[in-house]
Amino acid sequence: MHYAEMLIRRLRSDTHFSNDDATAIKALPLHVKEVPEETPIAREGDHPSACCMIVKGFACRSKVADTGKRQILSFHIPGDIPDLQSLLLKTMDHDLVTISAATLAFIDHSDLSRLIDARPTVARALWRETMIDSAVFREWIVNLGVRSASARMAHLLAELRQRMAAVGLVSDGEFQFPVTQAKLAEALGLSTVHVNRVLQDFRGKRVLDIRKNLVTLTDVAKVFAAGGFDPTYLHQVNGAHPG
Amino acid sequence: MHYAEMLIRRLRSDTHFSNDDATAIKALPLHVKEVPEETPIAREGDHPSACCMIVKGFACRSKVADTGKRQILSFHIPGDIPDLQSLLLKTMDHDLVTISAATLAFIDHSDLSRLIDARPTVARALWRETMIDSAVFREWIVNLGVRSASARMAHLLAELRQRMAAVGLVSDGEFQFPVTQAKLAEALGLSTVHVNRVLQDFRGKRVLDIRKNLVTLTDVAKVFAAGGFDPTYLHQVNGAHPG
DNA sequence: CGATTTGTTGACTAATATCAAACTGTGTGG
DNA sequence: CCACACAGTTTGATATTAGTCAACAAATCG
Repeated sequence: MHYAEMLIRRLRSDTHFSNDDATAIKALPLHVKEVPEETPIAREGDHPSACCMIVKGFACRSKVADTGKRQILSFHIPGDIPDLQSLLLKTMDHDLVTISAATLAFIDHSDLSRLIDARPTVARALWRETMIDSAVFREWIVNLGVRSASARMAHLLAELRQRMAAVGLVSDGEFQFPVTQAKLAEALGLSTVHVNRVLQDFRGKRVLDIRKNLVTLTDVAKVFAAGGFDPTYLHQVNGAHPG
Repeated sequence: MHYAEMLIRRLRSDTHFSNDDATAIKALPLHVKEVPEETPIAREGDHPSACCMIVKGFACRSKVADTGKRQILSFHIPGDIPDLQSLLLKTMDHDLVTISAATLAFIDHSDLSRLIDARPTVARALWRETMIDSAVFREWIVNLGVRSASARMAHLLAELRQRMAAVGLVSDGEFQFPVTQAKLAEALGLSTVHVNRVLQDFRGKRVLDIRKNLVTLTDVAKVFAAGGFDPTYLHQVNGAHPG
């Protein structure tokens, strides 16, 4: 199976590639690697020489403040290229770590560089990916800045569901997602105790449930409403994923 | 005076341009406009057809949650291109508004598009700008997620000082910045009352002071320490601005 | 099976929000 | 010059949210 197809499909969601563009992408040398849970892909201060696409599994980006507290900045799912920014910013300003066993397809910066210099359309599609990443960060700022604990939780899960759906990983309102309450707390700027209580509340109200790597949105409409979720910022062009 | 020089100087901080690159940038048609305070440059839902560089004055980006609360996402200072992302994401997912009288240099998307397709080096420098923007968003997530009210305030002002210094707008630890306590509250995810109290505390301890558009960092080291500020994420290459 | 991580609970505390009022400075028109 | 309006700041009292600590239960893993 050709992993480059996955990349092309992703970038094509908004952009039309010529045959030459597609050929150039398919010609990219990919280095596929299977890694276990909690594998650091890049650490703050590193100077990576490759980017990676997540083929299978999950990762998150995080940053440790001087107080020692860790803040999770984003979660990443199959199809994402979570460290594309390292192509332009030579020093990592945060960590990127897998949160499950994962299959990663690495692309050397040198190859990517050549590609984007030669093929403006591809460059633009990749740039656009990083801009959506940026839009998600903006929404997380809103999430942390103005929403209550329960709204934050609902919003985070609504976003995740929406992105998972776009790659066909949601069925029956359920999706695999390997996250502990401690990680949710680090993503939402809450204590684990409070996360636990918020979850219990949602569970009791039959809105959503998280049980051992499985997120169930019992009532998606209520989740969206509780989080004040408007998917516009994800800039998804197509609706649901075909099968 | 040629405003394109300002743009070139900014983009050159990290990138080496050929003469052709510089010439192409200088050939960009700029539409310079003077606008008053509180002028919307782009609103959520808009489809802008131009980007703007701030030549003089200040702006901020913000987003209103469904609860009606507004979150400020970033502040922008001279030299910034706060809506560069609109070149790639056609629909605005937030507002961009001036917070002072300002001089703006608009560049049509069509002209920018032509430039980046023709000149990969320039495209890369612009892309890099948007990636720094993204890095700043990440740091704001950390700020809101893990820091106390006073640390948030200190961090915000430290960042601002650092960016202002890079364009030569800081002298004696003081810089012009038109912000009310209400706006600070919206940026920091706090109430205005609490912002007021935090500011009084800093003022009392001779750490910093904000008085009618003038930010004074009485003790820069203490501000940096209080905010846990590490400027790495700004990815500034040169230190202070030459005079 | 023991060891370790993850989830749950209760009691208590700290940080910050909310509300309402008053105060300050600045500009405006009479 | 004064009276007034207005925006921004300051204050005090009270309410709420979420954090901390500590113990325990349940699940998971080697």
